[in-house]
Parts: sequence; structure tokens; C-alpha cells
Amino acid sequence: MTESARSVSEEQRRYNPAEIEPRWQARWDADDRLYAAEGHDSGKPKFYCLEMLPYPSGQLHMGHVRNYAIGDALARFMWMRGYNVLHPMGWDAFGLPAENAALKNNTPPREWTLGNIAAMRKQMQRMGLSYDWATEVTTCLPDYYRWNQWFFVKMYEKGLAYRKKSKVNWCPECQTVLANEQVIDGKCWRHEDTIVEQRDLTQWFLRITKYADELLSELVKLDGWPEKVRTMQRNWIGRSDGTLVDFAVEGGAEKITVFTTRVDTIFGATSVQLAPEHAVAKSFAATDAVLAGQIDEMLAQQKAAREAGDLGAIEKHGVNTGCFAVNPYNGEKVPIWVANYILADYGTGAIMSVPAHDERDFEFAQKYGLAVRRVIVPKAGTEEPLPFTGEDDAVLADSGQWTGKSCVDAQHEMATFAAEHGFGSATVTYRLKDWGVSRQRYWGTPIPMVYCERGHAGVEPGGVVALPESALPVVLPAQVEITQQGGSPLGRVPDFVNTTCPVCGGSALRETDTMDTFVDSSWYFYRYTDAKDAAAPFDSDKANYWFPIDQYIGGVEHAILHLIYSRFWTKVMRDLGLIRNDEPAARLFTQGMVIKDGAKMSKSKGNVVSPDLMIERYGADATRMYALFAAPPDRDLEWQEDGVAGISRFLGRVYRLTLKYGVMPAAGSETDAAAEAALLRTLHQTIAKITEDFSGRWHFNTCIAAIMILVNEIAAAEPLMEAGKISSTVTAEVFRNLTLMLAPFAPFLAAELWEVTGGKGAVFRVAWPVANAELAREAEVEIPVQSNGKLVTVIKVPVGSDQATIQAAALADAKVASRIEGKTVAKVIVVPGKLVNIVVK
RNA sequence: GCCCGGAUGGUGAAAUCGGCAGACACAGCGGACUUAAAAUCCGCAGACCUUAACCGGUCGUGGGGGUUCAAGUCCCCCUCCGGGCACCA
Repeated sequence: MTESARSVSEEQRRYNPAEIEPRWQARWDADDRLYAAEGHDSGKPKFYCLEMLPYPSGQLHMGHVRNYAIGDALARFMWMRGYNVLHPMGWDAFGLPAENAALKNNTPPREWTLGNIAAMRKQMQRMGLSYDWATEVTTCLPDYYRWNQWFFVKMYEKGLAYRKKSKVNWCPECQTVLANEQVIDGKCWRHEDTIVEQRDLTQWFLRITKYADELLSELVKLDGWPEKVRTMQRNWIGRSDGTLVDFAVEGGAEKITVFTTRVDTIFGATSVQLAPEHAVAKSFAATDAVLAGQIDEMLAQQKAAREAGDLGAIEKHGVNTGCFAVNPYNGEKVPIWVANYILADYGTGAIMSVPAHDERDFEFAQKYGLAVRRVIVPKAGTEEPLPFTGEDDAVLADSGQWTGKSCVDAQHEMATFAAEHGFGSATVTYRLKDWGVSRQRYWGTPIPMVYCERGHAGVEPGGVVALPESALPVVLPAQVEITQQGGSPLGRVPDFVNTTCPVCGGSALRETDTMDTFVDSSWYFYRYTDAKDAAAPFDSDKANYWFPIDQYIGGVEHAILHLIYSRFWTKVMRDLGLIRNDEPAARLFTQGMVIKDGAKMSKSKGNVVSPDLMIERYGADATRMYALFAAPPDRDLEWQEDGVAGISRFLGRVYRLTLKYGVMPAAGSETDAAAEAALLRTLHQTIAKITEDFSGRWHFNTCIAAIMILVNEIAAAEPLMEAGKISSTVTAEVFRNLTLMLAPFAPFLAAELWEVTGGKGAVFRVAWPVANAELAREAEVEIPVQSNGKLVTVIKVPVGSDQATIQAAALADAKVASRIEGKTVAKVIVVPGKLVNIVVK
């Protein structure tokens, strides 16, 4: 470096991200190995860092920016820590918006989607995100979705995919069926104002309930997941342990099976309540026109309430059928009612009503004057008002041979008794329902099934035939007219629909529904490990090396959609022998929302801030760094443009100082050893803080604050550096490590400064600095001195001073002396290194 | 109704184990530089009382109580905000 390099003009020292960032971006884009992961044999520990893949809407929003800024900082940090990092990105590219866009602008969905992907990929590159684009996954392309079809067939063969007619959720806006997980408060997850209708349709389902128990029990092992997400999944799965009990219908061959979690209260049952849809209710109605009318009225009322979006508003009511059921435990006859609050699709659609020990039953019994019979009493013998629902420290009364038993013991014994006498059994009920995956839409994965028209051995006419692997992929036809008329668009493409049966060669019709797009995102992260595989969804050895994902980062809105489906898919793949891991991700992080003026950014509120605009004004580094600085990552972040400007100013300071003193420091004869030690002390304290934070708390806001403190201190030492009082060894160490610490947060600037200060190679592959505890150590520590808990003064003592020394120093202080003068010192509390509190009277 | 979060200056926030509340920023105010402005740099800054000023004092982490030498942090009760589940038997 020559003297001329030192005399760079002020103008050249001005931080100009608009010049620096595109220059580096071009260099990075040209190097397709820059962010590539290494193989199993790299000798390094692996780290799979993953952010949830976006829907290619065509525009990154601030939520994406925040999500990717977090993941990118982590990936770069782990590279610098010597890990073999997999950091991929892809596109959740099927879905309804492409069809809507097609309707609106007459652009084919594929063209629209691929155009959006290209635009968003460019935005991501502009952000400086460290993705390995060689492993990019695009779910709407046949080389990906063919494996959706392959999995579907495998699941069909295993009985995990099946077709049935049932009540399903229909969104009139989407013109398709939705899964239960996609219905929120009776409304569509994509159309918050659209009430979901119930329709009877034949649909394909995936048997997620087969894994309900494992999905639930393994939640306790996911200690790297937020408790909130685990709780939400636990609630969603909704396991309920209970007993099935058969009540014989008096004077008929029918029986009513009820589900109860409190079989111990069954001697207090004074009626049986049926859902209006219940088969026994229907059979009574067949011979009772009045009852039939009342049941129809209930169903009509439910339908109306659902359409009004307010199911909770229906008042509970019921009708007495006039028939009786027999309680198998005591032979007692109880009336059978039909009630509008009994859910047909939970448990068995029938309950026993025990008014004395259930709040709802009590309320219902009061309304209709049904008998209330107490059969549970507190162990303590105290009189509890009814309804008494407690089961701990309570025992049975007037309950035959179980009288005096504890509730919990009785529940087990009575279930066993039922099983022994053939009228019931212990059982488990889940709220979770099988995953309905059929969609009456075009832009999705075709379901790889045909219906053989004539039928053949084992398949009746019109029966289901799964396509063999050789017939895959079933490619989505390109020329499809998208209209708003009902039914699957593929059904209007004769070339697609009409095919031949792969078994008998006769004519066959294709399934015209496509798969829920949540299928695509249920296993995409496995594909990243082997994105170009044409013979399999992925190579098992590769997946077993990389899985589980070490850190998954995304929004909490997927807590029960994507995150439960992908856990299910992982378990299915494990049982197919493709992978060894039971769970997809060891650690999950859900970042907070980005808000503006106190509200979530949305077009309708007009408070959307465009990342492009921020990058244009302040650069990608400042935009990303602000997203990490303004709040800890798990909290909501209020976007304030002035804050971005502040970060930009800060980066400008770093740039100016580094160019001035980091490139070629001024030479001087006498150095200031104390000032040098102080600089190095702050430097090493900063390294220690950031290193520790990355491995645990992820409070990047305080990491960046720590870097600011270091830079403020460097700036304060500017006169000393100018005068040559800080040796070049020290400035070199300070600026080198400052640059390395900036690399995860502001990669463009770090790359630039690394190069201009003579660093070799990519700054992201340089070893992360190691804090030197000796250099970081403070010589003295400030100890606040309190009197009765109120601050009096602050004294300085050498680090490591013992209690006696600190106490002596505190009592020797003039301010302290005047404060305690004339008072009695009752006690002196000394916490070494922390504080002194003198208790006086 | 049940289950999770959260509430700290004008604003975003910090205080990781019970030990100086408000680090670091933003906005603001004052100053330097400049013909001027921008940019940059330096300084002030929780509220209230007192003072000419310094000094000094009181209050202060949603509200009320408690434990403790000491509470934003622990315990009890309550309010408000956000999220999840909910005629689930």
C-alpha cells in the first residue's frame, strides 16, 4: 500500500451502497459454488439452515426480508464457525393466485408463476442472501410434483390415501374444497370474509389420524420448538381418553354407543342425547313424522347459523323421542333425546347426560326438567354445589360395586368391566381429522389415479386404479381454459380425462382433482438435499446425512398447517424406509410479524413498505440490518424508515473509519498503551457477546448494539489514531475483527471492507474470531453503593476484590460517610462484583 | 370458558442468575463546520419538585397487595392488548 492509498479523498470514502452492493452481487452471482454445501466427507459438522419457502407472488414483502435476514445471518455465522452448511431456497409455486392472475390478465398460470419466481430470485440476490441456487426447488414443475404423485401412490398402497364421501368444507370464493386446517372460525384461510359451506362430496383423504398418537407424544421431544407451537399442535390433535359404552334401545335391536371421558359418573346418567344426524335418531324419525320435522328443523337451523358465521349463537335445545335406552351398568331405563348441540362427527355422535357432574348437561336438565342425580362426592365429605365436575380427591356414591372408589380408579375398572361384559371398551378420541387433499382446481399436482370404466379382476366398473411408477408423472396439461364455473378445470380437458386403464388396457377416466398445495410443502426440504434426482424423490444417504433440519425459521401462521403436515409426511417416509429421522426439524424458530403504524402490513390498510424501495434508498445491508436491530426476532417489529436511515449512517461511519484507519494506519512513535488496551477490551467483549448470542438467545438487536458501542469507541479514539498513538497491530486487529463480525449482518459491506483492507478470499469463509478472555477482562469494576436500597454513589474497585476490601472501600467513601452519619449500621450486604447495600436505622 | 404470549421514556427497545431501570438507536433540542443548506461531528435529554445556576430531593417498568437488605425480574389478586382452542361429551 502506498501513501497515495492513504490519501483517498473524502468523496471516495463516502459510503455508497448503490455502488458497492451491485458490484458484489455480480461477483457472487457469477460464482455458483460460493454457497454450495460440501459432501458427507467434508470432515466438518453439518448444519442445515432453512427458511420456509415463499409463495411466488412476484414481490418480496418485509416479512420475507425479516425471515431471510435471520436465516442468512445464521447460515453465514455457521460457515464462519467451520460448519458444512446447507442453505437452500425454493418456491411453493402451485396455488390459486396463479389461476386468479390467469383470469385477470389472460396469462397462463405457469408463465405467470415462473415470471414471478425469476423476479423474486433477483430480489433475493439483490438482498445478498446466501442461497445455493443449484439446489433450487420449484414445486410446480413436473420433476418435483411427479414425486408428490409417487408418494400418493405409495400411500394408497399402504392404505394411507383413500377416497370417501363425506361432509367437506367448500369455499365458494376458491371454488374448491378445503382441509379442516384451512378453515379458521368457519371462514376460508385465504378469504377471511368468506363463510365456508358444508358439502357432501367424494374426496381423497390422507390418513394423518393413523399418526395422531405419535404426532402428539413426540411433541414433548421437540424441545427445540417454541412451546406455543407445541401447545397449538397439542390442542389441534385434541386427544381425549375415554370409554365407549353401548346402551341398548328398549324394544329394538339397535344400540346407541356413547363416548364419555367420565364413565365413573354413569350411575348419574339420566338421559341419552343424540346428534340430529345420528342413525338411531333417523330410524326413530322414519316412524315419527313430528320428530322427523323437529330434526329437520335443527339441521336447517345449524345450516343457517353456519352460513351466518355464528354457530355459537344457537341456543341449546332438544326433543324427547319418547324412546328409552338401557344403562348397561345398572339396567336403568333412561329417555333418549335428540339435541342440537351434539356433534355428529366427534366421538360417536351420542352422549350420556349426567346433569349432576357436567355443566352443560346440568344446564340442559334444568331447561327440560330432567332428573339430576349426584353420584360423585368429595373425599373430604364436604357438600359441593351441583354441578360438581371435580374428579381429583373425589369418590363415587350410589354407584353399585364401585361406590367409594376414587374417580380415576373407577374409570379404569369400569372400562375393563364393560370390555369383559361385551358392552364397551376404553378408547381414545382425537379432534384431528384425516387430511382432505382433493382440490377442484387446475394449478396443482394431478392426483395420479384413474377410474377403470369397465372394471377388471378386483376392480368394479368405475373403480379406482393407481397409476404405476412408469406412468408418472401425470403432467398437468398446458392448454386449459380457466373459468369461474364450478368443477375441476381438468374435467373440461377431454385429452386429459380420457385415458386407458394401466391394468386392463380398457378405457378409463382420470381423476380431475389436484392436490392441496400443502402436499408440496410437506417434504420439499428433503428434495433440497438431492434436487436433481430423476430416479427418486431424493437419495436416502444424502437425506440421512442432512436431516433433521438443524434450524427451521418461519412465521407462526404455519404452526398447525404446514408444520403438522410435514411432521406427518416425515413419519410416512420413515415408515417407507426412505429416511431414519422421526421428525423433520430439531429446532424451530417463529419470527414475529413486521408491522407498520401498529398494524400488520396489508394492501387494504395501505401501510405496506416495499423492500425494493428501502434497498434503493438505503441499500440491502441497511435494510436487513434494521430488520434485525429494531426488535428481538421473536417479537413483532414496527417498521420505521428513520431507523433504516440510522443504520445506513452507522454503516457509513464503519466504512469511513475502516478506509481511513484500517487500510494503512498513520505511523507514530509513541503509542498510548491504555487506549490500545481499552479498544482491544471492547473488541473482545463484543466478540464474546455475539458468539454467545448466536448459539442461544438470538437477540441480534443487542448484538448489533454491541457492534455500535465498539464503533463508537473506535470513533472516540480517532484523534489518537490520527496522531499515530494506536499501533498498526492494534488497528489491524480491531478493523479486521469488526469486518468479520459485520459479515453475518451486512454481507456486502463486510465483503468490500475485507477486500480493501487486504483480506484474502470470501469473508464468509474466514474463521469467526475467538474472544480472548484475558484481553476482554476489565481491570476495575464499578460497584454501586446503596443505603437502604437507594443509590448513594458508585465506587471503583479492582476486579476480583473480596468482600472485606469492597466493604472497606465503600465505608471509606465520603458520600457514604455523610449519608450514614449519626445512624446505626445494622447490616452491610456486599455482593462481590455487583453492589454494596448498607442497612442503617 | 380454558391454554399460551405481552404491557418499561415522545418512539423501537436494553437490563441473560433478585443487585445502578432506560444500554443501543430513532425522533427532538442545543452547538461546531458552511455564504447557506445537505452531509458530518460534538453535546443535552424519564417525570416532577427545588435552585439564578450548580447542588439536592421525590416519584417512576399496566394497577393493587406481598416476600426480600434489595423486585421490571419471585408470589397472590386484578385490568388491558395479541394469539390459539372451544356446545369436543
